Amino acid sequence: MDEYINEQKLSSILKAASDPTRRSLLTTLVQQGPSRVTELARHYDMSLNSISKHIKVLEAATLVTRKTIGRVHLIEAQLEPINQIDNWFKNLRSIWDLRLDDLETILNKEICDD
Amino acid sequence: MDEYINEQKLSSILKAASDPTRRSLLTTLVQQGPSRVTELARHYDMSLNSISKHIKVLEAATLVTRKTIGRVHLIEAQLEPINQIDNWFKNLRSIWDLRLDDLETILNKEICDD
DNA sequence: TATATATTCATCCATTTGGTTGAATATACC
DNA sequence: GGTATATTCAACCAAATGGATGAATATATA
Repeated sequence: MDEYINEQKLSSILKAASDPTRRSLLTTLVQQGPSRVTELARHYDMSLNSISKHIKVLEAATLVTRKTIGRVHLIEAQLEPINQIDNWFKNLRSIWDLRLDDLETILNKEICDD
Repeated sequence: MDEYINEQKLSSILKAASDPTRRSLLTTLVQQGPSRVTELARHYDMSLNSISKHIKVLEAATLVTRKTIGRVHLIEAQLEPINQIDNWFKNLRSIWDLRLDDLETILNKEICDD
């Protein structure tokens, strides 16, 4: 189930995904599996702290989780939340199809009434 | 085809969709078909100008198009661009599956080497 | 215990964002 | 031509965003 769309969560997922650095982080995580913050930051021409902030945005949107082992923080990608975007889109599309069906019904009726 | 992902366009689509008012506008447009700016604004506790600005963001992201007839601007939803989000997600998922396959191969190899 | 490493927290700064209001533009109508 | 309607443009404002730097915290290691 879980078809219900939580608007706030959807907003946070979409906004988190709308930044190219964060999408790139997700890709790296998916390619390499759980990774440390420092290791992730290595790929970017950007301060460690900026990457740390981006990771927190992804974390708030539940697109990554964090496992802290000693001083090391292991960041892991979570893809299921992205399904919420898909649900939203499917919902939009079904509304669209519904309207087109209605239009067709109206048109058929007019033809019959002739 | 059109499988290639344009990062900038994807960013603009995701960011445009990340605002609840704009998602709501899209839903209304999909439900009611092409609508005038004033008509759209009527549903919101917000100035006409704000809605006009939101529509411009959606337009820049190609999520709506505009047909100007006299002084009236007809706004129409365009859903295909949202497929780019789906492409991005599918791409992520395939990278994910690829890594899991590699892991499995490695594990099998270790078992055979025993 | 002292030192190095991994990471976040706190500030600061420029830019973007989402909203406002008032003026401008373009078209329709009497 | 004069007036009403539909919409954008321009300016402004507060808050959020994406970046930087320096200090703080927590853990590992010699």
